[in-house]
Amino acid sequence: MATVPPAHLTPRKRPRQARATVTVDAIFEATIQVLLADGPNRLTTTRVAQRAGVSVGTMYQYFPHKQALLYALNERYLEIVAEKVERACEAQHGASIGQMVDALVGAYWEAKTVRSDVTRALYRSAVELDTESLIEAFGRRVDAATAAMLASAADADFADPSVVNTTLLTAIFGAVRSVFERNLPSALGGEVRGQLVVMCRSYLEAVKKEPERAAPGGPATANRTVIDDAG
Amino acid sequence: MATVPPAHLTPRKRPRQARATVTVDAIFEATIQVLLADGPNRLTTTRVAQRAGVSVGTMYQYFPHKQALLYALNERYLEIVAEKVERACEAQHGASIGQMVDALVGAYWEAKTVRSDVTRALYRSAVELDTESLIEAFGRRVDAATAAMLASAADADFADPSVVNTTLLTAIFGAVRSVFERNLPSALGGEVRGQLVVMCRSYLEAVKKEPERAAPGGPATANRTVIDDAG
DNA sequence: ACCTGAACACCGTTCAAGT
DNA sequence: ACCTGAACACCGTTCAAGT
Repeated sequence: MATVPPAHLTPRKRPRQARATVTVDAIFEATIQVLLADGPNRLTTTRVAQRAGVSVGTMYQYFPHKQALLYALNERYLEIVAEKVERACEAQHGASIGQMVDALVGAYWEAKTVRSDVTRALYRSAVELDTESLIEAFGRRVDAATAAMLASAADADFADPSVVNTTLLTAIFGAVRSVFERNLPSALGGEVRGQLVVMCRSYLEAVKKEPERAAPGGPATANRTVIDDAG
Repeated sequence: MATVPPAHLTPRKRPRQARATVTVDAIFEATIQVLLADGPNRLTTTRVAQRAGVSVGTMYQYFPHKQALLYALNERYLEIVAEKVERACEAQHGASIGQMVDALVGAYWEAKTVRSDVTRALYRSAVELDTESLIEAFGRRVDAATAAMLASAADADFADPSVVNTTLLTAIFGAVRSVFERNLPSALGGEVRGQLVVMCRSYLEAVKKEPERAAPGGPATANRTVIDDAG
C-alpha cells in the first residue's frame, strides 16, 4: 500500500530491553542537539555517540549508518506532522471549504512552528536521494486525508478534485518551507500565513463548479482551460 | 546594498590567465556531473578534481574548501534564474495582473525546468547554514523586480503591496520546489503549474482594492482582516 | 542482549616542490 | 601564475572482546 522504506535505511534491530530503548532515545535526542548546535556538516557519528553517552559501536547496532539515523529522525518527525494534519482534516468533514482551508493551513503551520529550530534543522538534514521515499509517503498520506476532507465539503464540488488537492498541498507545503528557508522575521511570517489562507480560499472559490447556473465566462473558465490541456 | 557573501566562502583567487579560466570551468562542470552521477554524499574533492582533469591542489587554489565550491555553483545558478525573472518582470510593466502572473510563473518555472536534473541536484547540495545568505540575496532581488512590476499594474492596486508580493513569491518558489521534491510525474507537474497560475490570479483578484464602490462584504474583506491583525 | 573502543579505509585540506 | 601529489588529521564503519 504505502511505499516501503529502502531496506538499507531500516534500523538494524529494534530495542528489546528497557535500557536499549533508553539508548535509542538518547541517540535521537543527541542527534537533534548536535544538529542544532553544530550544523549538519559537523554532525559526526562520534560526536552524536559522545553526546548520547554511548560508544560508536552501540550506535551502529541500531543504525547501519549515519544516513539511517537521519532517515529515522525525519521519519519520526513526519509521522507526528502527518498525524496532526490527519486529525485536523477529519475534524472538518462536512464543513465549508473556507473552514477547511483555515484548519489545514493552521494545523500544518502549527506542526512546523512548535519547534521551528528543529524543523529548520531537519529540512537541512535531508541529504541524498533517499529521503524522497519518505517525503513521497508523507505526501500521499496527507493527500488522502485532504482529498477525503474536500470531497465532503458542504459548499463546493470540483471538476478534477485530485489536481486541485495536489495543487493546494503543493502550495501550502512549499510556502511554509519557503518561509523557513528565507528565514522571514516571524511577524512577516505570520502575515504570510494569513495571506496563504486567503490565497487558498480564493483558489478553491475560483475552481469550484458553479452549483446552479452555468457561467461560461468569468473566473471559472480559467480552471477549465487548464484541465482541458492535460486531456 | 545587497548582502555580502560570507568571506570564508569567497573564491580564494580569480583566474587571471586563460588556462586558469578553463580550469575553473572544468571544475564547475565536473562538480555538476559528479553531483548528478554520484549524489551529494559521494561528491568528494578527489573525485571532482579527477573528473575535471586537475589535481586536488589546483582545486584548492580557487576554492578554500568544498563548501565554497558548492556555494559558488549555487550562486552561478541563482544568478541565471534571477536574471530571467527580472527580464520577464520588466517586460510586463503596465500590463494586467493576469498577464503578470502568467509571465512570472512561466519564467520561474521555465528557468527551473530547462535542466530539471541540475535543479534537483542543487536543491539537495545546499547543505549547512551558509546558503541562507545566497537565498536571501536572491529573494530580495526577485522581490524588488516583482514589486516594481506589480506597482505598475494597469488594473490593480493593493493595500499592503509588500506583503502581497512576498506571499506571492513564497507560494511560487515553494510550489515549484515542492513539485521537484515530491518528484511529481511531469504531466501532473504541468497541471499543477497551470493551477498555480489560477491560484495566484485569484489571490491577486481577492486582495486588490476595489476601484470605485467600496464593497464592505464579500471576498475583499478577507484581505483586510489579516492585514489589520499585524497592525 | 547489549555495550565497548582500537583498528582500517577513506576524505578534506595543506604545503614543499615543480613548470 | 599556475599546477602537482604525498602527507596529516579526522570521520565512517567494523569486529573481537567484554558484561
